[in-house]
Amino acid sequence: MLKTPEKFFDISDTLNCGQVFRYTEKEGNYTVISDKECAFVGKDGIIKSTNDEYFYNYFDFDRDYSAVYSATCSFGIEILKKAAMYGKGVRILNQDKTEIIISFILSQNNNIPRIKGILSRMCAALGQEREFLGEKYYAFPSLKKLASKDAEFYYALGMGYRAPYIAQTAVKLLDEDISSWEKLTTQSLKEKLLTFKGIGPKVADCISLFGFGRTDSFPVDTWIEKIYREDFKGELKDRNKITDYFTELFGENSGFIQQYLFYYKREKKLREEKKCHL
DNA sequence: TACCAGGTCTGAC
DNA sequence: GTCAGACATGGT
Repeated sequence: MLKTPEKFFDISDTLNCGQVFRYTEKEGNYTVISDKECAFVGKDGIIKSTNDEYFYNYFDFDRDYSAVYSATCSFGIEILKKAAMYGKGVRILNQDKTEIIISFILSQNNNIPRIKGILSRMCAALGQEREFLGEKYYAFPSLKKLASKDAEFYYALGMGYRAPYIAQTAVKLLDEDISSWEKLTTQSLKEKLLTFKGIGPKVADCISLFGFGRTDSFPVDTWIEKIYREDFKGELKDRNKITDYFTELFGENSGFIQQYLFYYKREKKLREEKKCHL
């Protein structure tokens, strides 16, 4: 049994900030699935799981997030303070590498609710059925299983034009020793990832950050681009250059700050939309 | 209805 | 090297 830290951890912030897609919420309790493992995070702060050691690492419990938080505020940039304050319960999860690669290929030009649906259907179709606390769940499919299906199969799961990317990537990954990529520098890792069809600069940065713990990565998507223009008054158009601008500014804290900013900007819009409907 | 979503690929200059 | 257009699908 694990217990959630009292400070700088909020399960809702951490799961809803867009880094992870396989979780459900019910009355303030969360169920998270990662690779073959499953965890139940109760609103009382108790974590029951199939593998405590796995989830201790998964939730990044060893890291001092007060240092991350103060480093973020120390830049003296107003929106950083607001974003860090708003998302101070966010942690960067240490997720399964294969799962992250597949998930973020699906994320391109797509929205989060739909990505969740596709992954959920894919795991139900190909993942091993397991059980935890009397509820069944599906493990993330093995590479071998993923590689055994063709684009048409993935098309039928609703992946759209990304279907062939998934089929090809699974086959190509079978020939690779993904865990050995840990030795690569962040730059070489990114170059390696860019050789896969369907992985561009933004998805490569997400994979580096969420799958390989490279916190010197700063993915630039539509939301971050908005922040860059509106809040940093930036004029660059090339997303690669915007990434360079932020990583040079934030260094090893780039990934954390990116999540604070993304979560803050996106949630702000969602909240405003909700208000309109009331 | 039209536009947007954690973009990338392709082909034309 | 840069840039426009295409791309599946579901939500608003």
